Amino acid sequence: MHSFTEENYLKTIYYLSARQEGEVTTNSLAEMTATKAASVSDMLRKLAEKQLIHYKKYQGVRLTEEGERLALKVIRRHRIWEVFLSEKLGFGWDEVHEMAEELEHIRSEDLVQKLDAFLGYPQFDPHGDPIPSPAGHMPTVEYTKLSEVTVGEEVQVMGVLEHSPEFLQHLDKTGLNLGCRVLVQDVNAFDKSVSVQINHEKTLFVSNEVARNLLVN
Amino acid sequence: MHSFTEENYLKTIYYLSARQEGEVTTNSLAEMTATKAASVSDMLRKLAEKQLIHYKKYQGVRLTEEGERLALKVIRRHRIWEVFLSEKLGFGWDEVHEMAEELEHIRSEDLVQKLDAFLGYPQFDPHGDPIPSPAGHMPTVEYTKLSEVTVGEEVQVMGVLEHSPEFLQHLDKTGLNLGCRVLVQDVNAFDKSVSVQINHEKTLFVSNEVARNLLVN
DNA sequence: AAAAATTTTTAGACTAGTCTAAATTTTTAT
DNA sequence: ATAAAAATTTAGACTAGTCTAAAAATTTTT
Ligand SMILES: [Mn+2]
Ligand SMILES: [Mn+2]
Ligand SMILES: [Mn+2]
Ligand SMILES: [Mn+2]
Repeated sequence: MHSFTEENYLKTIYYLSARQEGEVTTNSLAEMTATKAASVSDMLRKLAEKQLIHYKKYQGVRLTEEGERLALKVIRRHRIWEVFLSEKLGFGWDEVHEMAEELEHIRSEDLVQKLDAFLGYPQFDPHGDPIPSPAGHMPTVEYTKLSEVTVGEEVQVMGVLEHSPEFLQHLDKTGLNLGCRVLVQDVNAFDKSVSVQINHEKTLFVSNEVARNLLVN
Repeated sequence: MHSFTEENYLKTIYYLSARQEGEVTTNSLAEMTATKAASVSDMLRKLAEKQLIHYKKYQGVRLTEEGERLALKVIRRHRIWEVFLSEKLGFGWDEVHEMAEELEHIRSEDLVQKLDAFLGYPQFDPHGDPIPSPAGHMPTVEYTKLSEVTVGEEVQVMGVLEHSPEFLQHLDKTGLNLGCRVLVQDVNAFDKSVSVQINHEKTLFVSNEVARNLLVN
């Protein structure tokens, strides 16, 4: 059995690994988990003993197969709970993450399986992130950032890179929801902000900061 | 904010208080929480400092108003989750308690409120136990044990006193579900076992052990 | 009203997870 | 190739919650 804390470390190592090539560093983990590097070092020794990570002192860290399996299990639970909170209880996509951070640690194979069925085996969470399979496989998705789309193209909003409530609430306010169609009309050469038309209706300006965090297909 | 452990102690004190008059003893808490008396003593000092219990050394313990408010909050969450697991996910009444023991500690006012609404504001959990109000009031219910019912009376199964999976599975097997009608046909003078007719159909024998743990109206 | 038995509390130790400060290793700059 | 800087690990300490063993208080029995 694994503790909440161990599960959180594994999940964080998984996310950081996905973010860039090579081993994950102690400092990046410390930042991500809002702890100190010393604490991370301790935990890495422990996870290595349990064979959940490959770890050579001072050389960074990588999940073992078993570690990745566990990390994906936690991520699967997190995202399924987010779907439940959003679809069934009516929470906004800016509210679900915090609760899912707790719910993801409820330990029952049966529970997540039944919940998945109840929700109709969703493929994506409310932020457009794919839900790992029960067997522990993360579906690959091929999205582009809105900031990379060329003028004249029409795309659909598929997900977000930034998950903060502030960012999501900003999208809500401007009407940039998941699934909405976006026609890129113009890119400002100076600040790279984008002028877009939403669902063939209203036109609006999107800063590069926002466009970089919007995933489209 | 209060820890899982503190919440569990408060809940347990509440249950033991309800079970018999007077203060709750250290030993009974130790037994109920599957810890040792020494550990309970430590925690009682801590809860007393936080003004959640009235506590005089060697004299047992009683919840303060604030302590009871918190205990009822936890019990409310527990029972609402049990309804969800049973009604929406299709778990049996013998399976829900264990998961609810974890879910009850998810800390979000909003979550339990929305869940309650989603379930249609249920009044009772799958074991027939009443769900405390959001304001922290435990509804009173007037049930009798089946073992107290006199011959010739027809009653309805409203709840259980014993919550173990084994007992509940036994009831499933014999067809004694919540809501079913029970006509007491005969009481054996020797072992106090009861002969009953279920839903005006089949007749069966119920041991006194079982009858004492079945609540009827 | 003592003595015996039981219950409860205290003392001291352990684990998980965290911290700060110091030591060590690796990386970067000169 | 050194020296300086940055990253990482170790040392030692703290908290929450638990334990065993011993001490103290209460209750029961004689
Ligand atoms: Mn999330
Ligand atoms: Mn998400
Ligand atoms: Mn229960
Ligand atoms: Mn119940």
